[in-house]
Amino acid sequence: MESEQVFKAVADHHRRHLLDSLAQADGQTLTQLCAYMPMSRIGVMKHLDILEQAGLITTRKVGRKKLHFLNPAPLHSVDAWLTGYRRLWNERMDRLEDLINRTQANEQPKEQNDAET
Amino acid sequence: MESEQVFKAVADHHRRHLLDSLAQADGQTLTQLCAYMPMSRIGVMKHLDILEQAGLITTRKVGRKKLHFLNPAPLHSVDAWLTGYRRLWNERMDRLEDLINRTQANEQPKEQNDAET
DNA sequence: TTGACACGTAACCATTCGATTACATATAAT
DNA sequence: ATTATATGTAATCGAATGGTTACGTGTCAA
Repeated sequence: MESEQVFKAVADHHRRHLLDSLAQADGQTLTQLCAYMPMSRIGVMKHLDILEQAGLITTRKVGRKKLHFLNPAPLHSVDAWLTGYRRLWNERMDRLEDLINRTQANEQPKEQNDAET
Repeated sequence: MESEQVFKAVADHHRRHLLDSLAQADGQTLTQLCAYMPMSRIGVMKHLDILEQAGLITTRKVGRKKLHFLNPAPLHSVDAWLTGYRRLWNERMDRLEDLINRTQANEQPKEQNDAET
């Protein structure tokens, strides 16, 4: 499970949505997961395949049903990469705060855009 | 700057490498950044365009040079998404630890594979 | 055993991606 | 003024992505 696969798997909002759905209710079947997705069953299957390749889900076949289980562990590699940047954007936020404070000390500020959510 | 763009921008290891390079030395020119990249200058330009579209870098033209600056702020949206999963994988790690402890209490463990780094 | 249900496989198609070569433009240096 | 440097634009190309339809297989229920 290369971390590159994890990044790519998570880059698609449909796949993130699938993970979110499993985080909410683990062990869902394919058809259950399809309910959340604006595409054909085959489309969902392909996305699930990619998630499984990345190690983000595991599956178990029970009768004619295929159950899907979330495995968040590989997300750790994404988190690890981000770690180096958390410090950076905190520094910038601090500097921005300083700037705001200094600006407020002198004049009336108009409006301050925050980072997007 | 949609968060989807940020996820996609960061999904490519070349682009992550560019960001890492800027994190180490901010304000590099295109040709400087090319040194790190196993592709043509145009290839690098395109990657930088994608990063700029995602808001992850800003640029300033100085004479014939174009300087590139890291803006880690949009990474916050990735971090925010991950937050929900950090709890999950900690829970699993805890359970794994429990399992290991219980196993060690009974028998001699052979080898324990950790999550990949 | 027949049919409905859940999933799998194959073939296909349009679009995007990742990279290239070739050429153009703007600025710095001599 | 000429040349070298730094970047920009356009056209092209193969491969990967993201989705589809059509058909096949296995399992449960009546």
